[in-house]
Amino acid sequence: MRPTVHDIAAAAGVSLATVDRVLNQRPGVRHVTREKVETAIRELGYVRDVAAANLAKGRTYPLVFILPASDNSFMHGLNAEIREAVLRSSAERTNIRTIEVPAFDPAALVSVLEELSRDKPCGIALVATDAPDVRAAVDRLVRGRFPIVTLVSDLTGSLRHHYAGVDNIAAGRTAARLLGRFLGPRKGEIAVLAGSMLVRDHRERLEGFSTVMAEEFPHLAILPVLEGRDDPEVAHMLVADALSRHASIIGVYSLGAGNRGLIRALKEKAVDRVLTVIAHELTAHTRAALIDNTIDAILNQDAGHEVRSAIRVLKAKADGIAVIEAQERIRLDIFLKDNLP
Amino acid sequence: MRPTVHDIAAAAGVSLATVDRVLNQRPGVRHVTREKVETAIRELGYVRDVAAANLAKGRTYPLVFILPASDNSFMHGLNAEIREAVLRSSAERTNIRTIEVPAFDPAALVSVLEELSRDKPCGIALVATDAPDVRAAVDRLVRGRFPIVTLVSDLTGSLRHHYAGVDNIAAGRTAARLLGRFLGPRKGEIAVLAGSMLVRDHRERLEGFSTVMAEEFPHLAILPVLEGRDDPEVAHMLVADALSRHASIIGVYSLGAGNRGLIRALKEKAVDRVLTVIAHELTAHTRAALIDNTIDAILNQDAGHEVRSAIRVLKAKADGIAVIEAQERIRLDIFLKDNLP
DNA sequence: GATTTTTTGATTTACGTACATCAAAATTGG
DNA sequence: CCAATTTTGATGTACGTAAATCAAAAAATC
Repeated sequence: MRPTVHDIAAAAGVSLATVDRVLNQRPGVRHVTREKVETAIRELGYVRDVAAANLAKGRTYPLVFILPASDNSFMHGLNAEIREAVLRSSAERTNIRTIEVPAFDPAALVSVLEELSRDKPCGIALVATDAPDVRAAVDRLVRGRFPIVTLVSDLTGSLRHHYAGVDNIAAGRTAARLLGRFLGPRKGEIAVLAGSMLVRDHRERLEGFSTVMAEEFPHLAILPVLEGRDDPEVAHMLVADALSRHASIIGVYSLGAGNRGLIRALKEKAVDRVLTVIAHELTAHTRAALIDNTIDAILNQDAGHEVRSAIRVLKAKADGIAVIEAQERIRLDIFLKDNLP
Repeated sequence: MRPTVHDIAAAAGVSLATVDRVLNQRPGVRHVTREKVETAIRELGYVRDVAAANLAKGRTYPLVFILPASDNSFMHGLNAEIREAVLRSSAERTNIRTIEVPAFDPAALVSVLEELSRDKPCGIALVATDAPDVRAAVDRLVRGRFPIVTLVSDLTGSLRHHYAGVDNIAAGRTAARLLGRFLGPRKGEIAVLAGSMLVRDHRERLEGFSTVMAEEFPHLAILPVLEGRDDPEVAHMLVADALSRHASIIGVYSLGAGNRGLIRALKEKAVDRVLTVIAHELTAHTRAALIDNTIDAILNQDAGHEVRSAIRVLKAKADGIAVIEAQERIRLDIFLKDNLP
């Protein structure tokens, strides 16, 4: 049987009230007494029963999710997963609020973060826009003892407690190797479609991709990046144009959203050509394209896992308890048409 | 605020004791009264607070894990993950016991399952050996109201509540496509190294592999399967021999354990040849081989996820509550040297 | 040594549920 | 209609912790 506060009190030779004062860092305990209690806690291996404590406290976990107001499948999926989490709120004692901010707008994000500290959430998850102001705002909140995790896109160099997302450099590298291996010794050009080079995750994917391409597949030439703004229409136009102008394109890497446009362009312009295509994010559209061989592989991050992981980590940080690191690693899914879920 | 038993009592116009009798299916409640209470529960959307209930009951979850006594890296890893889970026992209210049975021995497994029902565990996880007797024993336990999940290797056609493992047919198919795509238009022979065709997961992987190979890469010929019994020594001998005798082997698929032997054989016999190799299970050995280009891709199932998932599912079944399906899907990890964890 | 201040103990209530007991009420059988 | 039986209510204790109150004891101050 695990020890209880009563056991601690008995072992330390103090009353229950004193143990409580030590455990909940209430004032009015002499230094020596506090030490006695802490020794007993250590020696008996006491750990607070979080379930019982939460019951007694009537504790809930007010959490805030801050998301960019982007109109693409991935963000819709992320939103849906958060709504799923809201449905589980009562069982998980969470109280989740979602705030949408204009995409790619550091100032807007900062002002939301500033206001946030007033209504005292016990945890904050945000899709970070990579800017110094945002970093500073996050650091201020961390110093103010708010647990913070970045979601999907990280804020390296900041004090955020955790990042619930994939390693985007590794994702880019993986895409490069898959594309290089699939193409074999053929020479040709590679088109890269991104959302925006202003977002960190896209920059990192490109970085990883370019590195491996240059190192290991120098016979493949990367064309200048097409910035589709995660918008299907723009993506369609850019890709269609590139395919018309470069007859030697043999591979495409789409590292952002807006794949609907890409797929349409491929079907219109590349019917007679053998293209190898790798895209990010599994959606209804990319899934269909994978099955009909328009796309050869999809790299994916599971939005559901990211949301659930963010919640688990925030709760744990709020309670000051440890997380299972391996469980919270967000994995890069690689889907071929054979292992679709 | 979520409703409590008090709210139910008030809404149904009965006493707390009666609500309790209904909730815990105790006798002594008239049919009409029971209906009234059940209506109130439905209308208020009451759900029992599992944490509070467990506290009151002093509930623990005695779980049993039944594993084959196989001496390979994967099983060692699985064991290690179970030990990790044991360390979390007090926080998770679990009480985990591990039983080892001789591998590939249905009779031994059955007799362990038979004895099990006596000490009343609230859940059982087993690495199933695929045999009719085992299926029958599992079905008996399920009928006896024991929650049961299969781990790593499934028992299709049985009544087990859940399978915590990967889709092995999909794994085999994925391996085939990766190999086929990596090899390109080259013609040649493919060596397949398995553990034993008596284990379901290996049979399924081979099935998936062969299907896709025949359908999509007919220019690649699969050699007769080498059965390495998951033993590094045997695997080494078989692979070395095959490489000596078949100069036209251009690809290898290792779908079982014992990869240490495979890797040694490759390094000895294939220095001058360009082989494409795909193996299962990420271990220290396969990881090193992936990094030094001896292996091109590793398919993996995360033993930690499997164990944690099995525990979550068993606890949920014991409490009669729902699981988050998407969370419990065990994914097939595909590792290239770029996305190693 | 008396007084103030700080520290500690004892005790109670609460969280939401489980479970047991005993009395009261309602229902059933004869 | 009475007795036997079933159903229901009222009440208390427990689980492990939080949080509050008030009294008692100890320490610090003068």
